Parts: sequence; C-alpha cells; structure tokens
Amino acid sequence: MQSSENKKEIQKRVQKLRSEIARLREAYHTKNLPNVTDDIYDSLNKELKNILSKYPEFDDQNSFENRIAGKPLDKFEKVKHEIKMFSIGNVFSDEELFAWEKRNLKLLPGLNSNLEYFCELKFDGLAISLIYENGKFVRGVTRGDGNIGEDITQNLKTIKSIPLILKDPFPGRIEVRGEAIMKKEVLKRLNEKNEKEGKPPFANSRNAAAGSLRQLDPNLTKERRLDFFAYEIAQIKGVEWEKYLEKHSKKHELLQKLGFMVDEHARKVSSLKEIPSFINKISKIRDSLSFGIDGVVSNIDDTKIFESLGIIGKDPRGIIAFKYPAERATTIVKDIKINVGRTGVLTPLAIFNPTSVAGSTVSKATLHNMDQIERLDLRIGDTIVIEKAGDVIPKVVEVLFNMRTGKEKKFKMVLKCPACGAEVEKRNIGSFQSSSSKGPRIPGAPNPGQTISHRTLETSVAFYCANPKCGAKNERYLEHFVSAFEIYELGPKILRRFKDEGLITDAADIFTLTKEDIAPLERFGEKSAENIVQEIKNKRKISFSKFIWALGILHVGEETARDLATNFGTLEKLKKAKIEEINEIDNIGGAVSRSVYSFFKDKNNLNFIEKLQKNGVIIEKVEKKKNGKFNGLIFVLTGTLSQMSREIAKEKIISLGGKVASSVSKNTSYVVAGEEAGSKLTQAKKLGIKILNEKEFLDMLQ
DNA sequence: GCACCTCGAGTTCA
DNA sequence: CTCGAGGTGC
Repeated sequence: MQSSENKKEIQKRVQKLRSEIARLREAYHTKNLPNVTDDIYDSLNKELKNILSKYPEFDDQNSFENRIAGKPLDKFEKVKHEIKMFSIGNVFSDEELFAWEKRNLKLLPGLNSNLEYFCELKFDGLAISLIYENGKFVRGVTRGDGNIGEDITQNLKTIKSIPLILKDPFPGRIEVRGEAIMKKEVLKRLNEKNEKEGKPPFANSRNAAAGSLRQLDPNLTKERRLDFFAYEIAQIKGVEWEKYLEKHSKKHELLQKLGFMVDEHARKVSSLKEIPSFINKISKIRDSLSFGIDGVVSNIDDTKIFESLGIIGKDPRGIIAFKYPAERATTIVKDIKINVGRTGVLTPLAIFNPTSVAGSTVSKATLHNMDQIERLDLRIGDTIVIEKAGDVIPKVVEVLFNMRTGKEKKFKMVLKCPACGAEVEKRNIGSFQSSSSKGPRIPGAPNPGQTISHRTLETSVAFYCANPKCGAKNERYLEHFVSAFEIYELGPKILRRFKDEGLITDAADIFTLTKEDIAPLERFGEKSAENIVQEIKNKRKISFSKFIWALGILHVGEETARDLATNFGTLEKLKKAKIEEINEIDNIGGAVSRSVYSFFKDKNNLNFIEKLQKNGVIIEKVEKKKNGKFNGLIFVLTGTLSQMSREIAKEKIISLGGKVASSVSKNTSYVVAGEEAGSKLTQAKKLGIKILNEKEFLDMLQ
C-alpha cells in the first residue's frame, strides 16, 4: 500500500534528480569535467532509472534520462541520407592551401572583396548526421559512403553531448552534422581495461569511436563514453532562421544555442593569409587537447559563395582540410599477388607481414600497376615504408634500399589470368584497335620526340585478362550491378554462392530468384530468403542514369551515366544514338563515345538489356524539371563569361532542364558567346544558330 | 601540345 | 584514398 504522502516524496526526488542531471549536463556542455563528475552523473541516472522502473507514472518520454532505448539489435538498418554527406578535400602545405583559394577565385569572377573563412579543428572520429523533429532527437545515421549510412540512433542516445531535447525546441525539423569522438583519457582507460581482459587495444580514437558505435547493444556503447562535436547544419525546416544559415560561423552559434558542444578553438578569419598561423597555433596545442585531431578545416564563411562554388566529385569546393602528415611504419614484402577487376584489369597487391599503422593492423596494400612497382623499384623481400592515406587505405611510400640483402626477387607480371588462365594482354586504350596504333613500345627505350602523354594514347599502363567469360570478372560485375541497383542484401559472398549453386548465370537472373530457390541453401532460412527476395523486388525500379551505370560500360561511371541520361532521356534513344550524337555531349570525347556506341551495337549487350526488362526491371522516366524553362533546349558555351565560370553556367542550365553540348550542330538551340569567342561562334553563324551574349543569357536565367 | 581538372576503377580493415 | 586516363581550354 502506497500512501499519497509517500508518492509525493518520490515525485519530489524524481524532480530533484532530473534537475541535478540537467545541471551536470549543462556544465558538461560548457567545459570538460573530471571523471569523478561522470561517475556522479551515472549514479544519479541509475537511481532515477530505478525509481522510474517502479513508478512508471513519473516517466517522461521527453526527459533526458531516456538515454537507453531498447534492446540489442540484430543489425543496423541502412538509411539513405536526405542530403548527401560530402567529404572534404585535403592539402598538406601552405602552398596547396593558397592554390586552393586561387582555383576558387577563378570560379568567382564577380567577387570583389576578400573571402572570409571559418577555421575549426578536424576531429579524429566518425562523421554523423542527426535529425531532430520538434526539438526531439529522432534519428542518427553514420556517414557511410555519403549516400547511405547506418541507423545508430540507439547508440547515439547514450552520448551525453548529444542533446535528446534541443534547448530551443522549435516546431520543425533540423539536421545537424558533427563528429562522434572518444576523448584521449577515455581511450586510455578503455585500452587499459581491454588489456586486462586480454583484448586487443584500439590504436586510435577514431577506431575506438567507430567500434563503440558499431556495438549492437547500446549498453555497451554507453560504457564507452563517447562525445559529439557539432559543426554543420545540413537543413532546417519549419522556422525562420535564415540569418543563422547565411554564414558558417552563424551556424556554429546556433548549434551552441541549441545545446550542442562545438569546437571552442574555432574562429573566423578575415582572409586566407591568416589561416597558416591558425594552423601553427593549433599544431602547438595539439598534444594537450583532450581529444584527437588530424588537421584543421577551413570553410568559406559565406554560405551563398560556398554553395555557388558547387561540388567536385565528393568534395565541396568551398571547404578544405589541412591535414597533418600520417603515421608511418616499416614492414617486409612477402609476396606480390594479382587481383582481377571488373574490367579485367590485373592489379598487383603487396602482401606483407601484418603491421600496426595508425590504429589497425595491415597486411596488404595495392600497388596499382606495374609502372608503380618499377617507380618504387619494389622487389619481393624488400623492406618498405607504409602509411595509411587518409588514415584508411594502406599505401607503400618507399623502399628502404639500404635494407637490401641481395636476396630480393623482382616481380614479373603473370602471363595467364590467375582466375581463369586466359592470356594476359596490354590493351590499347578504349579496348578498340585504333588505326594510329604504332605497334608495341619497347620498355625502357622511349622514342625520341615522343612525349609521355602521347605514349598513354597508345597503350594503357594496365595489364588485362581479355577473356569475357572470366569468372572473376563476372563476379566483380555482379557486385557492381547490385551496388548500382542498391540491392544491399546481396553482398559479394552471397552473389558468389548463388553463382556457384547455379541459381544465377548473369545479373538479370537476380530478378527471377524465388524464396524456394534460396531457402534450401545451407545457412539460409525462410526469413533471410524472404528478405532477399523482397529487397530485390523493391529495387527493380531504377532511374535511367543508374541503369546506364549498372550496365558497366567501359569509361561510363556515375557521372557520365548521368550526362547520357539527361541528354538522351530514354533507353530507346540512347540505343539508337549515332556516335556523333554521343560525342557532341559536353565532357564526352572520342574514347567514351566509341565505347558507348559499340556497347549498344553488341548483340549480347542488347539481349542482356532485354532480359533485364523481361525479368521486371523498370527504368524510371528522366524527371523533367518542374520549372524547367530550358526543357528541350541545347546550349553551347563559348568564350569567357565575366559573371560566372563555365562550369557553374552549365550547372545552371541543367538545373533549369536544359542540356549543354560541346560543339555546335544543327540541333543547337543557343550559343552563349562570352569574351573572345572563337570557332564555335563562327560555326554558329554559319548554321544560323541563335547567338546570345552574356547579358542576354543572364536575363534568361532570371 | 601542355597543363589542368574530373572521372573511373580498384582498394583496406573491423 | 590513389593513380591513370579522358576531356577541354589556352
């Protein structure tokens, strides 16, 4: 029996606990607290949890103690980012830093003042995206490959510096990005503990943070005591906060206001010239920081300018990381092996004694090609220096020649494909016999007067397996295909298994797999078979550009596939395209157009496409831009524009639904002529194509 | 013909 | 991430 008196007491205690926890949390946001405080914090939370388990009526879904939500998971859900998570380009010296700005200024001819930058530390951790709805933390996802990450919401809830409720819980939605890290002190304690338990230690904080967040049981993550620094707002909906979004520095201000921990060393500088001294200052205090960093990040502070510069590949032009040199180690090369790629490229791999570098144990590294091996003068048995590029991919830096014993063996490229035994060849570029081919080149004897770039026009550096039926090549193709279709359930191992079991002979067979095909296989059950079949069914629909990419046409990657899709619109038109029409597209030249053209001339390829469609693949129509006032129009740009770069003009035209071609033909709608326009202008006049000067063009954009 | 910028393709470990 | 190679502007 519970008296109402007693209940009141308990309610009071709950309130007291909550306010004390909130106070500690507040203090935590503003400064680093000693570990003792962590323990007090935890014991308060524990008491509160105990009371709430007995008296659920005092529970409050929004309260901060709800740090642990639920049971261990089976696996993490893959989630597509609403806004792609980009990476950041690197520089390693002041010269490169200045070159970076110079490149940007070239793209901003209209700019008439100095660029301001916001500089901050580059945390050594894991990039994370957090979504808040109506002030409440609803989802957290890892960066993954930038497009797709893993939902680790449960684990992120255990991080104290991630607010579950924002300090200003506005009615709307916000996506915050930042870095999950493990402080040095915490890492030290964790490693001491690991050592006692006979587990291998984490060699750096990034690995520790990554490993901790990948725990399926959130209680384990909680023990790891991670932290989170916020540094970016990817989107805000439902509240008028434009002024915070105008500058990167303002975003930081808002993040702090909302209760996030932000980098307190970060500061705005009035010009690029100030950045080197900032980097210097940080280098000096690097070791004394309570967390690991691997460099300094500089953003163009003005969001408009930042965005107008756009993105190259995966890196926005307006942001750059100054990185500290990577850790190095030495090891001995035991062997050189050969990998077979999707296109048949044979890639040599150095196999060496397992060596610990920058946090993980590495036992192999790609050597890219034979030329690289010769450049390094690498032999089997050599002692080499390795590092991890970007702290991830192992790289052979150099050979220590003074360690040679004379027993080292030179490596010779294999004569037969290690996977299928077919002849190995050094293929002509583009895989087509060109009439200008001048026969084999004699190694080590450069033709007089022949330049390096000329040489590469004749034969590629790589060696190839030319067998179209090579098993290894086909496996790599299947992997490429499912990744283009985003069928995540089918990894390399499963694909191989299906192939070995005779369930599939080509990629099109994937779409006719049934539950009954898969379930009887060892280590597959009803449930997993059903998941796979369902996933495949869900992914049958694909955008035209992804479809083109999935075909694996030589020289056609994601970007070129997109260009082809926007220019031709439908598969029928692409199939029928003349080689000249393909070649006309901006950024597509001879090698690519030949490759695309002959792909669609090949009966086998056409049959494969037909089989895909018969088996249920649906190609989505290329979306016509709603406000596409340039729909159906083809532009050709020539000369120099004063207000914007060509690249950016091109992006504008495409965003309005138009196309950009590289040369003038009768299909051209407009030629935009800037200063010093040349032959394209003459051609346009000859064909009677409408010519726009820069002003007329800018007016059309309005 | 050269210099530059992008893109494609292959890649490591936990 | 890295290197090679394609494409384009000067």
